[in-house]
Amino acid sequence: MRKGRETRAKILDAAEAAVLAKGFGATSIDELIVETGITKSGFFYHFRDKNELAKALLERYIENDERIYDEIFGRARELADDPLQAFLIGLKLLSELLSDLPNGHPGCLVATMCTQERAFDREIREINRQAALMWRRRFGAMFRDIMQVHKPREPLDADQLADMVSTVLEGGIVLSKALKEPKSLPDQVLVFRTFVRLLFQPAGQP
Amino acid sequence: MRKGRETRAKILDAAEAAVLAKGFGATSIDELIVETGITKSGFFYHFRDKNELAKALLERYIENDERIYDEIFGRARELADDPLQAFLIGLKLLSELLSDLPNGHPGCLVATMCTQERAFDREIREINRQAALMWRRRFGAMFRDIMQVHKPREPLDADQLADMVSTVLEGGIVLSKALKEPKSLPDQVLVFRTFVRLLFQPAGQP
DNA sequence: CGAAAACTGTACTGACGGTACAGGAGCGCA
DNA sequence: TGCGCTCCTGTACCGTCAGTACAGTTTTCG
Repeated sequence: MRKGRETRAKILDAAEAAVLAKGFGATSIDELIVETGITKSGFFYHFRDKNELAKALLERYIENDERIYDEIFGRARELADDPLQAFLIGLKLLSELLSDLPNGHPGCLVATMCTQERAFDREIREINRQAALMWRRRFGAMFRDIMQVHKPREPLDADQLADMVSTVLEGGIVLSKALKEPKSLPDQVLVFRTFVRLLFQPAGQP
Repeated sequence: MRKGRETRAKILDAAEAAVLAKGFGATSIDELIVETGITKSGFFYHFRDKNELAKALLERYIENDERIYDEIFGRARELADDPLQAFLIGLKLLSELLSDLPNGHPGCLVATMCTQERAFDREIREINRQAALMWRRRFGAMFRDIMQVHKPREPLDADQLADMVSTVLEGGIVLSKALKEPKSLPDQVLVFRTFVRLLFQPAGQP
């Protein structure tokens, strides 16, 4: 009864490692069943097709992502009362975490699945959309908190600012991969951090 | 003698349309040869393998991309003497151009090929890197020009600012695709534009 | 013990990328 | 006129991969 979930997890572990190493399309089911020590029939007992594997992988990835954000910005919130300071600390922590990844960010699954090298099904696209909306809600709430205390020097929409966080992260991942410079991603986060600081800094202050 | 290039272009046209519609992996050679009215042998006469097709497609895409940037920021430069104003106008024009795409941005090939759903070869990764470096040089020069006239309110590296342009574009594409909101991309460009304006606006000015 | 869950084994299909190779049409040139 | 080159066609074949079908077996839990 429980062994099923174990095997499923083992497949997902092998899949995650392979997908992050060489991409989803280049990861074959045959290779996963060898790794997992299972048969092909066994694989298809757990996943109807490769799309469902992608779905499970994506859901897992997003869950983990959310957990990391909870941790980082929760910790930041403990370190500062002011929501702006907390957010700035959170971005700093995030940048440091991204710097510490030895080979750079392994790549966002949400991005890989919506830059659609392969044709993924509607369910996956919907999960992707929900993930992006969750990011918007999370960071949008933070910006609204900030705006209740600090007047922005320019009128900007909280949701668009929230989207900017996702944009910088996703774009930074793409750029650092294209450039083969892992440092670009944390650097871009810090540039964005400077922009946010600038936006809510009272006029005339250094 | 010249007919070869014609056929090659026809293949690339068919490939570009198909790839932008459903992704590179989902585009089969068989389908391209039907579209082009050529045989499989004919296809492999022009392209050693699918990787070389990707390469040709990518080179074409980047060339076109550069042309668009030349046009937009060239036009912007005509409209304003001040490099900051010119850059801000350029971003506005870019945002408008992105708004006018009926189905949203079709997706950046550089991004699809470095979020590596499939394993692309080194040559392609190098072309990708060169493209990102060209963007950095282009926008880096603009920011250096701006900095010779305007003092930034915060000390930021011109190259990192230049990378931010690529980041916002690539990230915006990913986000607008994930959200299924084409407007997000031009919106993000405008948010970035506000940040740039803020950065070079003299302290104390509204 | 019995039933359901969790597989194994075998055999097969169709799509796809790719190879090999022989040959032919059309064109420019000496 | 014929040689050679570019630009293909045609045919046959291969390995990999996702996926199907389905019968049978082991494992696990109540």
